Amino acid sequence: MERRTFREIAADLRQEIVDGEYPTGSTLPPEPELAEKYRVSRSLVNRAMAVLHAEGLVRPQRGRGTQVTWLPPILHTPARYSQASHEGGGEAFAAFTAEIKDLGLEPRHEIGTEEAAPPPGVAEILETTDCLARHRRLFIGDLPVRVSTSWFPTSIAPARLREPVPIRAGGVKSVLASAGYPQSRARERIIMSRPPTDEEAYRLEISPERAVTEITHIGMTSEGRAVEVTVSVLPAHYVEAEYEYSID
Amino acid sequence: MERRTFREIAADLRQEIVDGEYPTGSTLPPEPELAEKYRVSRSLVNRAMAVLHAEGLVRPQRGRGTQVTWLPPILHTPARYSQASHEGGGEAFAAFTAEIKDLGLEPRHEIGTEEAAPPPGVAEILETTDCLARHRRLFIGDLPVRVSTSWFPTSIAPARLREPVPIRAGGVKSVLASAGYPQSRARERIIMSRPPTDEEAYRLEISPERAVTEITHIGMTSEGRAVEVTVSVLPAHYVEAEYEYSID
DNA sequence: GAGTGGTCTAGACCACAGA
DNA sequence: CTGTGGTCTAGACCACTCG
Repeated sequence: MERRTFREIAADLRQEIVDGEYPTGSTLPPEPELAEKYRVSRSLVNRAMAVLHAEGLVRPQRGRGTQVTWLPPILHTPARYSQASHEGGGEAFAAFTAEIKDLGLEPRHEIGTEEAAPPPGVAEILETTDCLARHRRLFIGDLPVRVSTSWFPTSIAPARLREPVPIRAGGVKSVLASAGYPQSRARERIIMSRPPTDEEAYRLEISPERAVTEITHIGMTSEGRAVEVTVSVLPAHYVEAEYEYSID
Repeated sequence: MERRTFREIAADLRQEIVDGEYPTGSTLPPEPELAEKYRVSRSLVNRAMAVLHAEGLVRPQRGRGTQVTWLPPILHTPARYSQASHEGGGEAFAAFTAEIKDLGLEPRHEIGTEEAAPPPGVAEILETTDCLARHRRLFIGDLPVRVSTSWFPTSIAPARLREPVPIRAGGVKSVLASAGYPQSRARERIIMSRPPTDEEAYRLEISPERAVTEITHIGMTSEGRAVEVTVSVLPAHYVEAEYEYSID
């Protein structure tokens, strides 16, 4: 094995990962060993790892080795699933769960709620700073893949939303509908790729060099009142999206 | 000046760039000079530059120095502008032009056309391999910011679309409408972040480590026939998008 | 030819995980 | 404690641009 540049080494490892020689969840050989295999310095292997890390294929961890984290992207199709199991607005992530289990992996989540003032942009949309926040963090196995916060005006948020437990059977949207705030339109704003904040990097367990995607979902009633804002942040390579709309 | 880590050096330069101390288009001090300023090795400055490059703030060029390429993201709002000047489907990039000129920069574009077989995914959508392709490359100043290819079935493509010149006054959509193929719905599929192909990296003048966003736009008639597919590829940090849709 | 960034090496020290 | 990845240095050579 005589690869010479960090790109070639990265390409070689990338190929072995997608070919399944190093399956997701497994640990790569240590850098000194790879350095010997490719007959290069460890610095170079480390640089190749940085490339694969930025692409989301691996997660190097000091003291523990480099774990393979490759996952196929999750398709975000809000319009198609909006009623039953919309991910950004609702909380019934049945689709997410099913998709992950199909890969033989285990989905998990953490949920926490609090009353707090939302960031200014969200407060402006909801026209209040008096909000209920639902924070979620989704995992695949032990790998965090998404953090999101949903904001609701306290004045309209039913008690059920305050409980830090998953909401099944139609999700948050149906709970709000039962409370008299059915949603009929939604708007989504996407930042395709930006550096994570320090907190996001910590919560997603990624380095500050890994780009994230931010999706802001706004759920509105037929009168145009915004009743829910959800901000989701994901490592950028984990998402694809599909939208459909009519042309006047 | 005594910054110590590559992240701190990158943060420092990033701040100076967004503050306008190094305006877009200007050239940063050479790496040896920055190394002296921060009292670190050139290797470290080089690594900090790699971070800024991945974020899209700078473009290092061997022999020529490191150029500042910071630009605010361009907002992609297909639903809002679909009629007059849709960027993905139409070709009237009036909005693009206006936005750039507001920044005091000069937009440019290259256009080429050919008859060719589209990639399999596109052929499937259009239900033919007999297509007209319009290739575009957009620049801001001397900086390529987008490459895109629009595919039309040869059987329905008016002669005007074969000419490698910009199409004003309503764009490609209105040309197709005049030919009897008015579009009433559109679907867009987004890959938020992926490594560029070698050709994309070459045409966008970016390193293979810079992620790109791919937006596939499908324009359909009211009968659901796809009459136009446009695939756009942009450096990932140059885009934000906004979609609006109704919830059944 | 002088100066630029691109890459690689050899070695060093560090923080951290786990036995 | 050993082994892991994270970082930094000093120096080298290269390919490239420009005068």
